[in-house]
Amino acid sequence: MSLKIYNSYTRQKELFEPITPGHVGMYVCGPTVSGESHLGHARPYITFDVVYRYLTHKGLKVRYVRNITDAGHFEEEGREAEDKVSKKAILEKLEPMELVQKYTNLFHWAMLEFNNVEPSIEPTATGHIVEQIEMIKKIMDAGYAYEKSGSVYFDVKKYAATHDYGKLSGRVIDDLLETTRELEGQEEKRDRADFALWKSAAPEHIMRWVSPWGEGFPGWHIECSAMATKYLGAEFDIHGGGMDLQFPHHESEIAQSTICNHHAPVKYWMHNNMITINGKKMGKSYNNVIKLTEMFSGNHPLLTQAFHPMVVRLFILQSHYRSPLDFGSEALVASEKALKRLWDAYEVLKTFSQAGNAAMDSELDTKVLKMVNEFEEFMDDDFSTAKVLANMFELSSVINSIKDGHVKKEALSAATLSLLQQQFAVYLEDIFGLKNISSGNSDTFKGVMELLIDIRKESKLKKDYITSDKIRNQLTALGIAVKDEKDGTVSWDVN
RNA sequence: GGUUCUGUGGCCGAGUGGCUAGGCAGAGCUCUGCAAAAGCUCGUACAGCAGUUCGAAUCUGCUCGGAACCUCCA
Repeated sequence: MSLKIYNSYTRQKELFEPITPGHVGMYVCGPTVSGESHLGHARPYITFDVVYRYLTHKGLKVRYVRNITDAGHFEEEGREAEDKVSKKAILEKLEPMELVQKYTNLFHWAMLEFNNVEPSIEPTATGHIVEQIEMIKKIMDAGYAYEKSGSVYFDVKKYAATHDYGKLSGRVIDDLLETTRELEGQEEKRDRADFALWKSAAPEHIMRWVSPWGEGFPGWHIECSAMATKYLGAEFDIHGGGMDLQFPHHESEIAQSTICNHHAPVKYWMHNNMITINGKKMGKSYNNVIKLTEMFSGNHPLLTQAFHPMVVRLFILQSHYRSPLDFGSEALVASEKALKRLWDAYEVLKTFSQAGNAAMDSELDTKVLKMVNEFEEFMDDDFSTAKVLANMFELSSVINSIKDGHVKKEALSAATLSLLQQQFAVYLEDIFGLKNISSGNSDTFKGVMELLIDIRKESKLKKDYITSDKIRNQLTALGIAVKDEKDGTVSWDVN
């Protein structure tokens, strides 16, 4: 295993060594299902889907846990406690759980569209209230939390005295304690930096549970700690999420779990960067979100057209997950064409039969071999999907050259060709999770197309170009491209 | 204000000391009845200034942009 992962906690690439050989525990922060997912949300789920697929490809047995946050949290700390879920439920005249169900379903639909593998376990916050209460009790027993008016707060100052609070997010504890910002409702806390583990519910709160401290609901960060501990243990391998969750969410998770389990919870922290629009992070508060439903339908002022989920997937994989990625219709269009190019070459590659044993063009053979072997090398280097794709595009040129006869198939050795075919399929489909997006794959449709192409071929032989062009032009108008190949065959595809 | 990150050709993006990814768009050529597709070739980019070095997009400093977090947030 020579996989290197950039660990946000240590700020460097580290050799990945599973805690339990052969097994990997991975936790990824899932969606808050009080609203629709947008393009920005797609990034972590696609990124970590590829991480999951790659680890599995490496022969590791991965337990992938991704939560559903279906219990409302605060709109803003210290302010009038507004349960996000219950608030919107009233506006939309829906039961809270009805709303949660609706957006959960929509989320699952989007994940399916993206061809994301389902997590091993997808626990809900509301389904783990008991575990969360138990965890809070342990933290209180350890002396790192205190109760005030039915709410429970984590004592950050005390924790920071003996632990490195702020290491993950690069925060300085003294700065946190001296925030000048004035917020209401802070008086319950002993210190500004303290965060809620349990919050007492105001009478208007619909979502509420009985606890040792009265009726209320869990704090912002405890659910992930509780569920990760339950399903992955006191220490697990990978915790993923967006960079914006580093503080306070993940920092607090570390503190809670460390006190409760007497061990730092995570070995490798992974954070994906943001998707931006005109350089600004896509987010509710910026009012610049493009929902996934809008993305797929093209129904948004910033979109020039609809974009297939696979196009979005490729778009995301063409950059490194730790770099910001700027959205633009033009960039998506480029990805759409790139996907077609890649897939066309892949289809051609699949049709190649074995050539001679020895490579006629050893230089090319070596080059191809190198590029194919780099797939793994690049992925092992902190999941450099963009570099693997770059190689695939270069290989596409080679494949097309062979198809067009510019390069003889015998240029490559049988072993190289076979490896190329195999690895292309593995990386494109199994690891990157990409799929063909052209429609018209039914047998009936193919039969009709064969008939038309046959008729056209006959008219061409008779030099009846009026008929042959009529067929091609009308098919083109229908969005079906007909291409006369070098070898006399005719290919077509639907866009 | 504090902390951290970042600035690459028309657009999106790899790239961390020498070997100038890749995709899209653009130009030319080849193939073709024409077309489409494909192949080949081309533009020769690294915010600015100064420094380190035989050599910097890549390291250091400064200047100017931009961003994230510090409050729910992927």
